[in-house]
Amino acid sequence: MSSFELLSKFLQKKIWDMKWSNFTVIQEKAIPAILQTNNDIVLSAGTASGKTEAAFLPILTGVEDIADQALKVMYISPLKALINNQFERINQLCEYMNIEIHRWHGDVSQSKKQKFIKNPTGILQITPESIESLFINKPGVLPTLFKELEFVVIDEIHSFIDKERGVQLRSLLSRIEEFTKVRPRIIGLSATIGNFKVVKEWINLKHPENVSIIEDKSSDKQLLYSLMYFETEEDNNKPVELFEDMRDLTKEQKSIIFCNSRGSVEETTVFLNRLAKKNGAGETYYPHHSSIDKKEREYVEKIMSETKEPKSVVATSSLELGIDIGNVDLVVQLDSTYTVSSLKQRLGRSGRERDAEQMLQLYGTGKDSLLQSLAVMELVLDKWIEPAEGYAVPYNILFHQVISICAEKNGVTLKKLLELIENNDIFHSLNLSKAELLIHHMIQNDILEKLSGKGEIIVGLEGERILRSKEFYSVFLTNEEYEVVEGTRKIGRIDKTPFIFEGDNVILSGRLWTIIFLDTERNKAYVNKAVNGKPPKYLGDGGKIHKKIGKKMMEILCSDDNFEYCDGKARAALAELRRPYHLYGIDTTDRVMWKEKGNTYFLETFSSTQIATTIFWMLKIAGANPKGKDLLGRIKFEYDGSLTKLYNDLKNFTWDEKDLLEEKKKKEDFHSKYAEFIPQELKDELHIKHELDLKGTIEYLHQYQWKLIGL
DNA sequence: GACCTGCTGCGGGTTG
Repeated sequence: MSSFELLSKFLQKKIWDMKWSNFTVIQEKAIPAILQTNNDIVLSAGTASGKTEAAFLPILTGVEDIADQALKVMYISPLKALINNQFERINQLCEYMNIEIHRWHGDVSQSKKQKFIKNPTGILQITPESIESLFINKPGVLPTLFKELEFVVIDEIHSFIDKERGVQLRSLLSRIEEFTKVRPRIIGLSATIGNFKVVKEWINLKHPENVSIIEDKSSDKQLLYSLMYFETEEDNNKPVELFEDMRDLTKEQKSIIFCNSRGSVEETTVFLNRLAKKNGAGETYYPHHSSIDKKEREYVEKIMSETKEPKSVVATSSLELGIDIGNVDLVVQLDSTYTVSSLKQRLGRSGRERDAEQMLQLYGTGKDSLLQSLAVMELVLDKWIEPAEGYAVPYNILFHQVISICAEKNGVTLKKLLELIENNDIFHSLNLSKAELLIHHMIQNDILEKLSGKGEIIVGLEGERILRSKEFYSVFLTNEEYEVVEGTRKIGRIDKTPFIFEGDNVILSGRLWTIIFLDTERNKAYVNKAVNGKPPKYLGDGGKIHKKIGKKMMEILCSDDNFEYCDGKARAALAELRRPYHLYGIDTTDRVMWKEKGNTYFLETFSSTQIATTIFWMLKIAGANPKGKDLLGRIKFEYDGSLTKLYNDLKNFTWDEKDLLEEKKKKEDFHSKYAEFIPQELKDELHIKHELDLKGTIEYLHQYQWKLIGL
């Protein structure tokens, strides 16, 4: 039977109506996989390959008889905007069937939510945080709500797996299984995903062999790409020629220009609009990032998806996931992304029309950024992608879920609580005695309260304070911000840093403002229009790069490859970078220590961020004085003794992660929303697992030799 | 050198 014939009569009719002449590859494969097996499934294919329909056509066929009587399908999205985008798409498929589709997220009115709760049927589209809110605020309805649930569709599943948010979501799904007649099947959707082992275990820990991965590699479109170099001037300003080139390139093409920071988005937008104005064009470039007011962002998304003009949006990773902005001809990336998967996701935003090519213009504005751009691009061409790793030792999220469970159950014995933790797939691998330690710590600090009598545990007074805040529903950390307003009009937000003052001029939402009054109590910044300004400073985290990117950079430095897609200036800059490596006959298995002057050295680790961090603190304990470390993993340090001895100490010493951590903690803490509430021992373990890599570092030290070169 | 994501209930005012 063909895939088409497997579908219900109503959906066949709908497909005729929509005048589809054929299914995409992923749809052709997904239909029998969903209808003729009971497996969990990951659908992995490029953007615009019709993954949503690939999942929903067979799912709707499977549930249509009973979907008017109970909730059968839950669609989970990382973004509210994606829920709204997909609502129409799924609703359209349901036209001839009696299946209702309900949206549930923070912007949906209480009355709509009440209506759904009274008669929960069909399909529910929801965010992880809103599922959390169901457990906290409506525990009574959960057993009837989820009883008949058969399918859980997780969109952009890669955006969850390695994150705190993924631990929360997986925990909530395990908790839902308590109420369902059968374990619901999980269908994950993603464009970019690596390391299927971890993905399979995340989806189905008990039977990872029952997770089928369905890939369509042919949906990778033909790619046209080039890399240009514009050296940043001494005053640290980006050269005018860079923006002129960008303007030229985007004059006749609809584009997305990706920048790595919100400040850079603002600066680039203003510059490009100034150049466009000089050409007599109207407003052509629109900024898009998380600190621009939501209404303004939605306006930009609307303009971009409706316009036929060559307009461009300048964005951060805010436009990386599938928000609809119509077809785009060209993707521009200003300086390198931190990950290969991010670049891959971004270039997937062009050539959305079938058979159209993807076009990518990379710009490097400094030698380091050029090297990293090349390394990341080469890894895209090698078809490599960062493997999913999961989120290690999630005691912080366990803390959160223990409060949530106690609130949901309104009191639970210690024995039962430990049982729930052990049977929760995402916490299953944690040592149960550590979980018990955490619970006792929570009782001691009034987060939980142990009732006398049956010994039930409920949420304590301090726990109530955390639980009853609107912040509780999400597990990720956010910065404190000022809301920027002009009179009564919201412009956006700037981070609340000590470096911001009344009288400062800032660029926000592509326009210039003077701050006239800072209300530090209400966190509001009142502004007037200005004629000049600088991009605002936002507080960031600092990125992490995978060791494969470091390794690739070293390979590029040691090779002679001229990379056809580089322009002359990029090649000249690359030649300059390579000169010392060629001069000293350095090989890819070497790692160089450049002697700067006297007792000061530069060690180029060219590996992962975690390995560079580990070596940094090893140097400190071994008696050297490390001064600083950059993102390419160059460590500057002072040392008076013999470097051979230092090297051998690092390599042969029996290192203990705890010693390294004690040194590191004197300077840096572990940042996570609930880290401050968990026992020190558990917090240290989290810190070690996420920021250091001792095993990897020892391997690394045995794999590469240090080469000392005195300049 | 960083980016992104999410949430409720209630009091008070405004609009249909």
